[in-house]
Amino acid sequence: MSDEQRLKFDDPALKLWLRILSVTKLIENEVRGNLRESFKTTLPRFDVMAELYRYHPKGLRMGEISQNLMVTNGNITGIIDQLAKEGLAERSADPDDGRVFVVRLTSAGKKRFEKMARLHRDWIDGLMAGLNAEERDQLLELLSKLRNSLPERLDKAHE
Amino acid sequence: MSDEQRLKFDDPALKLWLRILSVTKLIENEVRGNLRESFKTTLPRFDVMAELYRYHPKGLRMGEISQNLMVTNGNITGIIDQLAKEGLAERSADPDDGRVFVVRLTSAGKKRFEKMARLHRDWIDGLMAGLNAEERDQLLELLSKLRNSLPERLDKAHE
DNA sequence: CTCAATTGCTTGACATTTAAAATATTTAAG
DNA sequence: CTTAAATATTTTAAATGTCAAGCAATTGAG
Repeated sequence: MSDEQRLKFDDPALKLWLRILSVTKLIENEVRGNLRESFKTTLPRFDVMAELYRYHPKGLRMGEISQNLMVTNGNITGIIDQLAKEGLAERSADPDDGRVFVVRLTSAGKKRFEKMARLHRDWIDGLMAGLNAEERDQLLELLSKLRNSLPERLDKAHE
Repeated sequence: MSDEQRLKFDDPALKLWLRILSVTKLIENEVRGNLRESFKTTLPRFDVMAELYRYHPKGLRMGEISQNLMVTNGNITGIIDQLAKEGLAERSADPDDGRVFVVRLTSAGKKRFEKMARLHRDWIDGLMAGLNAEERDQLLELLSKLRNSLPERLDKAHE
């Protein structure tokens, strides 16, 4: 009983998960601050624009965006509303399916994103510079293995 | 020009960062759903309780909680308000410094957390089961190296 | 065809989060 | 002592997020 009484935090899997979380938060917060200072924009908006940029000019359905970014549907509705109001993205009806909206960046949106993306890439390069190429590859490999081992059900995006 | 014109996403550091993010989100969403289904609670509440549990019985200041969890101050105020209302945590004034509140789990809070933590640990064990012990250690090692290489300024928590 | 089930998206209620301003207390310089 | 600066927390406003319910369009079993 006395060993079960006091919960420990030294389960190796748990420790690994907490380490993943802390690295993620540290970098995420840094990027969030940089986006705000350099471009007066937010991380979620940047993420959506990146997703749209990657798939322009074909565009993406609302549902594809939320699936790929792993957030809920209603969330994306609001962010696209904003981007649309700012003239950075636009919805267009799908001629084959009346329920679907296809979202694309406007040319202003593309131009804006390209400006942000170059700096963003530099930030990430800088933050990852503590690992050499081999370590980076190893880390990527291990994370890929972990991701691919997760229950299929979790991974609706896939890539 | 033609190579710069069309932005690429294949920068190795960027690819690694996106992989870290996707693994994090997949696991986080799974845990969030499990907490809701099994305990009708939320991930942020669980995180705060875990942090408090780890440091009971000494308790933590509001600011220590937000620093350790890497979220903003105002955020924690609301969550502690909730936990206090539910009788799971309590604030007490610091006799030496009138600005400070020290927060502790109540015994009900401790008991509740222990119940959740065991299941939570099992979920994480399950989600990490795709890696063997050696891979897990390697991954932890690489993430630690990455975290320690990040600018000091980012890491106010430290552990 | 017909209609129940499914799908894609939006809406609404509410919780979380950040960022910045406000409040209260302590510290420290003079 | 006085008072400006620093610190700890809360409050506020705006954005983001989940979840569930709702609506409209499509699908598919009969």
